[in-house]
Amino acid sequence: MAKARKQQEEELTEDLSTEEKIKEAARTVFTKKGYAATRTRDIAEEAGINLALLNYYFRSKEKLFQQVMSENIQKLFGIILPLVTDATTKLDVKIELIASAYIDLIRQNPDLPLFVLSEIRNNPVQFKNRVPLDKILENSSLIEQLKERRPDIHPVQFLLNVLALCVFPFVSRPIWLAAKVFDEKEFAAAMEDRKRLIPVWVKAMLKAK
Amino acid sequence: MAKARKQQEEELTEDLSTEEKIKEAARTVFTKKGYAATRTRDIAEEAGINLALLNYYFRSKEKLFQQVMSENIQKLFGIILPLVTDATTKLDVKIELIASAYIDLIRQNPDLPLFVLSEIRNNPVQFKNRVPLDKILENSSLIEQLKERRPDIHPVQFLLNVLALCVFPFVSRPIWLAAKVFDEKEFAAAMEDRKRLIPVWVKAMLKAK
DNA sequence: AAGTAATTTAATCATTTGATTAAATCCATT
DNA sequence: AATGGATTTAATCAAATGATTAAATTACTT
Repeated sequence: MAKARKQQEEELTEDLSTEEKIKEAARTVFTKKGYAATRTRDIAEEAGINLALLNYYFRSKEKLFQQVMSENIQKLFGIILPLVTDATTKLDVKIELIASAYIDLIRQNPDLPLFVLSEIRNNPVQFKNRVPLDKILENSSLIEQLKERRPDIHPVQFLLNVLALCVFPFVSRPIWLAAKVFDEKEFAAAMEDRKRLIPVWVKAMLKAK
Repeated sequence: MAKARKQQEEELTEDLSTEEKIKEAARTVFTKKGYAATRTRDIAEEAGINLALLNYYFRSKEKLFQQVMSENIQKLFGIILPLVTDATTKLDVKIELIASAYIDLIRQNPDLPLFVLSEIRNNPVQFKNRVPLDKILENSSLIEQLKERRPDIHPVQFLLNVLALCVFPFVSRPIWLAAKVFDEKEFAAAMEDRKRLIPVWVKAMLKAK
């Protein structure tokens, strides 16, 4: 499909269908196999296009990866940081919202956390530049509420706990499925249960002495 | 250093120093960068030997990887499965022992969990063949005790919780270090705190209604 | 329908990388 | 110190892979 704009000689506003198709294919393959194990030919095949077209649109594997990575980080952190900083919700409600939103998000993108964690480890500086986590957490509503509730324990310990309880089951999912401790359906049901259970558990942890 | 045995024409009992040196280098590089991103030349350099020597000892990158992977899985699961199946300890003690042993182990090998989880995802069948997790958990002491304590909740939910609280902080460590939420020393101290806190938290979770 | 720019492709290039080989070096035994 | 097997290396090969190019095709405008 040719572009429908000939007056715009400078433009970059592509007809999105092909470009998006490539990006989605790239997201699928990168997220499943990681950067190094992904061949651009795999992405092209997944997108149903030719290898050269991928470079025509994205210049290089690295540039394509950066775009996908950017959006993945945005997806994974964009959903939680607003909840963490929201000063209008009480602590217990925050935890319910975070658990529910996070489990829903990751259920739809089960490979996302392991991929993002791996790639952040490979390039922490890049992550730091994209997500100013220190600034966001500093004096965030959640951290303040945790300090107030349990001044004796570092507030990030509880943030770690909430994230751990939400994310770790998905990160370790291949283990439970391979070992047939759960099948796909049981796993999904267990994660659904956790949306209700995690807030109960975290409240109990906040009280525990 | 030449071998000190000339009568043994069939042998494989290498003088271990070089072979072990290569394997340790491989463990370091594989664990840090993953299989695909690791070049055999990197391993050779890390080991202070030539590339050909690596193939002389291990035949191929894949074979070397399998050995390292085997030992890594052994390390990560070998320490916890005996505790899970030990019928002589009470539930609360089990949790203390697991948390303490696991955090100690991972503190010494902080890249291990992310590496093993990634590679299990890449090849779940191989993992299944190496660790018969279903057989081990089935009627294991820990699972039985969890069923008895909380018949209303799937026992693996609590196993997930213990592992999540122990492992996830290390898996996400690059995030906290990059964002300067913790420096290395503070992170280590926080993990040390968790050896005491996790059993308290898990007991609270087991009571929570 | 012709012209034109956008899109797509097949073929090819250059580099990287896992692996091999033949020769050199080392070292215990004689 | 000469011998011979064990160990190590430099050089090279072959396949995989990211990227480029020039030509072919498509579809919109006139």
